[in-house]
This record gives sequence, C-alpha cells and structure tokens, in this order.
Amino acid sequence: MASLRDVAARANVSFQTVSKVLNGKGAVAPATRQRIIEAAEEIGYIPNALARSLQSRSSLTLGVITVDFSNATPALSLVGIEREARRHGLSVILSSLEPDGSDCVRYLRVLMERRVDGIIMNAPATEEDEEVGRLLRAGPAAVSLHDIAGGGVPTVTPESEGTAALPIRHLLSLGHRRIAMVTGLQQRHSAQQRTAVYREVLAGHGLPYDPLLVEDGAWEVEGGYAATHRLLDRASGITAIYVQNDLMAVGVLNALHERGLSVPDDCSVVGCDDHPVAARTIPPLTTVRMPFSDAGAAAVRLLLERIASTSPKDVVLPVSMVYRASTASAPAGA
Amino acid sequence: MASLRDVAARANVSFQTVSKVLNGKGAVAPATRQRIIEAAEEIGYIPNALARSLQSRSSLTLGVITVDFSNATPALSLVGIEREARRHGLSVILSSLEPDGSDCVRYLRVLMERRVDGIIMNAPATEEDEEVGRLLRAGPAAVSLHDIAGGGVPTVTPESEGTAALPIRHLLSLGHRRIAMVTGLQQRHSAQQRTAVYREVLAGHGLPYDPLLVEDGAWEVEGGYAATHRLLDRASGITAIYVQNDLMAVGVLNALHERGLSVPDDCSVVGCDDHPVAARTIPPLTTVRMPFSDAGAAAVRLLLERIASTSPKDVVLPVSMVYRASTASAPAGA
DNA sequence: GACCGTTAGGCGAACGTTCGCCTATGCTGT
DNA sequence: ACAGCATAGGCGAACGTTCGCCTAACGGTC
Repeated sequence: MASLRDVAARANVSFQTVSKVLNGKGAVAPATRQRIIEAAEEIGYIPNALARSLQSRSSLTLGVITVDFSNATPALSLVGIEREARRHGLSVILSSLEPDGSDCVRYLRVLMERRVDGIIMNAPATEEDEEVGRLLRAGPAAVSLHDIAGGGVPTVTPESEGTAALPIRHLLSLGHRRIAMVTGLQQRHSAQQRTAVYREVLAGHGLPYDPLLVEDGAWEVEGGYAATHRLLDRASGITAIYVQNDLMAVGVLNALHERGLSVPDDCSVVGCDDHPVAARTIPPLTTVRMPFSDAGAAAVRLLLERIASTSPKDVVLPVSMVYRASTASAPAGA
Repeated sequence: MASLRDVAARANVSFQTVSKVLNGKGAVAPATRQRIIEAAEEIGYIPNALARSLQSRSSLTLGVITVDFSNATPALSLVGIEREARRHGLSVILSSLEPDGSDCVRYLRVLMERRVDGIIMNAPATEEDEEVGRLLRAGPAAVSLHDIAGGGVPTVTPESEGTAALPIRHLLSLGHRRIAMVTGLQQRHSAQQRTAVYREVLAGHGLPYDPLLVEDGAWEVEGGYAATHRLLDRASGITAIYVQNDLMAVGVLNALHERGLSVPDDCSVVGCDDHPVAARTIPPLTTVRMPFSDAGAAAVRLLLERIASTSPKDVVLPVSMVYRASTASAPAGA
C-alpha cells in the first residue's frame, strides 16, 4: 500500500511537501502541486488514517455500545447515531452487548484502546453497573441514552412523564376505569418510571393501584401475548390495556383476537414507540411516538459539545400521541 | 494518556521491555515483570491500538457498508455480522447508505483509509455499480450479501430458488390457481429472481403469467397495503397472495381486512423473512424463514478465510417454510 | 580459570503521518 | 548593487507501538 514517501519519490519532492499539498496546507507552486496530485493518483495513494490519528491525537471515531438491536427500537437509535455521526465526518465503531450486559466493561476498554473520540451508550442493562459508570466518567467524552450509575454522564432521553401519562389520560378521557398494563422488563428504569406514572395518574383520578392489572411482557411479542392471557384469566372488567411497547402490543392484539374480544369495541389498546408495523396492525394501533432516531442524533450532537468541552446539559425529547383505531370509548356496560 | 514510556519510567526499565511484558513475548524476570505490571496498573495504562495497528499493519477491524437498517432484515444481518466479528476479536466500523446508494464509493474510501482488514457489503442498491465492484476487487478483502457488479467478490446469499418456489408450491398444493404477488423493489436482483421463479413454477403447472397479478410494494408496510388494494381493484378471482417480505405482508393483511376479506378463508397470504411480528399478526403469518443473522455470521467467517487467502467460495444458505394460520385450501367456489 | 550457553533487558529502526522551523531562491524597491 | 522579503520546499522530530538484534551478567562444565 502506497505511502506519502512513494508519492514523493515519484514527484521528486520530499514527502512532507506531499503532505502539505494533499492537506492543502503550506505554500506550494502550482506546477509542483499538479505533479504531486498526478503522482498520487497514478499510484493510487490512499492516506493512512491510523498514522494520521496517531500523530493528530484524534481518531475521528466514536464508539457505540448498544443493547442487541434485533429489535426495531435500539436499531432506530443506532440509525440516528450513525447518520448524524456521518454528517459530521465521524466513523462509528459498533459494539453490541449480550442481554445481561456483562461484557460491557470489556468493550469499553476496546473502545478506549482504539482511542475513540467519544462514546455513546445505549445499553439499559448496564444502567446499574457502577464500574461502567466509573469508566465512562474517567474515559473519553461520553453520552448516554439512559441513566448511568453514579451519574456524571449527560443523557438524552424521551420525556418520561408523558410517555405513560399521555396514553393513560387518553384512556381515562374515553371513560375507561379498569386499565391494565403490560410492562417491559421491570429492572429497567424506563419501565419503572412508566409504571410509577401509571399509578400516579390513576391515583389522581381516584383509582387505586390494582396489581392484578399489571403484567410483565419483557418487551417481546410473545411476552405481550402471554401477559394478556394471564391478565384476562385472573382479572375481570378490563376495558383497556396500556402496553409499554408496540412489539408487545402486537402480541396483545393477537391474544385479544384469540379470545374473541374485539378491539376497540370490547377492549382498547394503546402501544408505545410507533413502530413501523403499528400503522397496519389489525386494528391500526394508537400509540406514543418515541423519538428514537432523533435521540440518537441528539446524542451525537451532545457528544460533540462535550468533546468541545462545553458544559454537559441533559436533553429531554418530547413524545406525542398517534391516534389510530385501537382505542374507543369504554363499552357502556362496563 | 499514558504510554509505554510512562510505564517504563515508573518501573525503571526500557519501554520495549514493558511492551514485551504486556504482550507476554520476550523472557523477563518474574520480579521485573511484576514491577512493570503494577506500574502499568497504577498509572492506568491503556495500550494505543492505533499505534499498534500502524506497526503491525493490521487493524483488527472490519468495515460494513449497509443499506439503511431501520428495517428489521438488514438490522438482523448486521447483528449477525457484529456478533461473529466480536467472537473473533474484530471491531466493526459501520457505514449506512442513503437509499440510492450514491455515497457508497465515498464510504468505501473512508474504510480503506482506516485500513480495515476486510469489508462486508450489504447494500443491494449498489449491486449494479461498476465503480463499487472495481474498488471491492482492488481494495482489501471483501465479501457481499448480494451480487456485486463484475463479480470477483465472494457472496453469502439465501437459496434464491427456494425463497419463491417453496411458498408458491405450498399455495399450489392447497389448490390455489390465481396467485398474486406483491414484490419488493424490482431493481433488486433478489426481487427479480423471486419474480422469475414465481413465473417458472406457475408455468410448470400450466398457469400462464398474468401481469395483472403482480404489484410492487417497495419492501414497505404501506407499499404492501397499497399494492393489495390495487390488485383487488383490477383483478378478480385472487385466492392467494405471495408477498416478498413480511413487512409488506402486514400491510397486505390490513388491506384484506379493510375489504372484508377473511384470511385464510377468502384469501391465503404467504410472507417472507419470518420477521418477529409474523408469529402474531392476525392471523399469524405463514412465511419463509430467511437466515439473515446466519448470513451475517457466515460472511464474517468467509471474510476471515479470504484474509487468510484461501480461495473464495460462495456460500448459499438454506431457507425453510414456517406454516402458520394465514394459508388454507382455496375456497371451493374459485 | 578459560569457555560456552542461557537469560534479562537495552537499543535502534520502522510503521505513515503532521507540524514547526529552517534555508535557498528570486523578486522588489531604492 | 544591496538590503529586505516573500515564496517554495526541505528537514528533523514526534506520535506509540513492535520487532529483531545485541550485550552484559551469570552459572555450569572441562
């Protein structure tokens, strides 16, 4: 692979002069410049970013540590990150984690060895991990899409209050009183927060918390399906279900259909995320639109600010309701 | 950031000796070794992979150029690639393309500048691009998940014959004779092949090709929805639809439902991919399981073989049917 | 006690850049 | 004709590694 020296030899100049020309830095005579550019082209010179980074102490790279992105939502965040990074001329090194997040420390170290300019975390499984928090505070600039143990890392998150409050209020306004909930993994802060808001909003309407109305669906289609059957088996009078993500909601719709319950006539369903399929489920799903891709992009911009060493300021992104056909007034009899 | 020299100073040895210890290479007295290891730990030494790569002429990195992975299928391939790369101690640099693939050449160049050890392509939009083909043949080792213009790049692909033949034969065996098809983007070789196989298999059963039965759904949910309405508007007697991916099939099911047609009683639907939601659509979708994640992993292994300069041999992965509730015998009247 | 083999660790060079400083050349003005 | 000054380009050093070669010291053998 050709180096500056090879180009220089061909153009009869010193290799530093070639560097100047190719970077448009120093003063070089037009004729020489031309000669150098031609020589570079002829031998197919491609600069070595490794050497450049070594010298310049900046790799123009950022590392991303993400939860498994087989699911659409982390994939969307990743898309947002990658796109925004690309816009700023940064490359992205991708590391995905096993579900338990146990290998996070190892991958953080790899990123540090590669001298990434910054790190973006999207691995909620590690949000309680003190060691991860320590490394992120000590290492290169970092930004996270969720909480980090011990804090000190700027975050970009969807407006958590609204994420649960909007759909619950929507259901209340339609006259529903027995509103069930299918949650994501209860270890995750985001699931805990939504559950807390669900309790609060219901309490605000004089409705006591009923644990029989809450089931864990583990963020997965099958989890939502199974959770719904469990809910309907043990609790009566349910006229609406708030599901903490759309993937589970697909399972919920299927379970309700299996039981011969019509959505929304017998039971309303609200999802969360506005997953691409939500628009065409049967019936189309009323859901909360989450700014996943925007959050990824915002994280990159925040990271760039942090690298430029301005003060870290958390970003909270707004969420909004998307009204479709899976919600309706509570049945008269209920 | 600490370097070998800093560790050396603290342990009173030459920096090369530190290198030896940390890489477990040369013979070093146990006492010195211990001293060095402690010194490294005390000052929090982290090796500089950039410098190492520069010297060793190997970056332990592979570049991936992928179509936008908001959709589940390219995301799954990417997951497979990343996981397998990680298993082999390689990092992944991710570049995603705009839909038209026009920026591919630019990103290939970035990867070459970064001296990646290999490149994996998953960007069907570039499969006709001669320049891309040239670069891939001339540059570092490359492997593709689709065709490359001009060939010369080993590929990993699903068994294309079966991808369309299996579902069509399934529908034929159920007695269907007017089988419509919703295709992906017709520019893509994969869509073209499936269309060709569809024609052949039908012809093999004495059924002439009817262009009225074929519509483009552009791989998207909404495309599938709109294509179905167009099909039903202009062609009569359709009792089954083969949809070239599950995402479009979600739209197809929705459109059929809107028209008051029951699946599978009035019309059977077969998808393709075995997308996570396919198990819980209404009704659950009969589909072709595609080995996306496996293909990604296989691509990494093939790339490693290529790097080790064994001969490039294309890999073809088997596909299989998943029978669910969206297909049934053709209605008696048809 | 001279010889040799082994072990521990030093040292120079190279990988491919960028950067700052230095010098040779030629041109201007008086 | 000579100071003064751009302009063009050379050169050394540094970034942080790895690798191979060299040498000093030590212990054992005849």
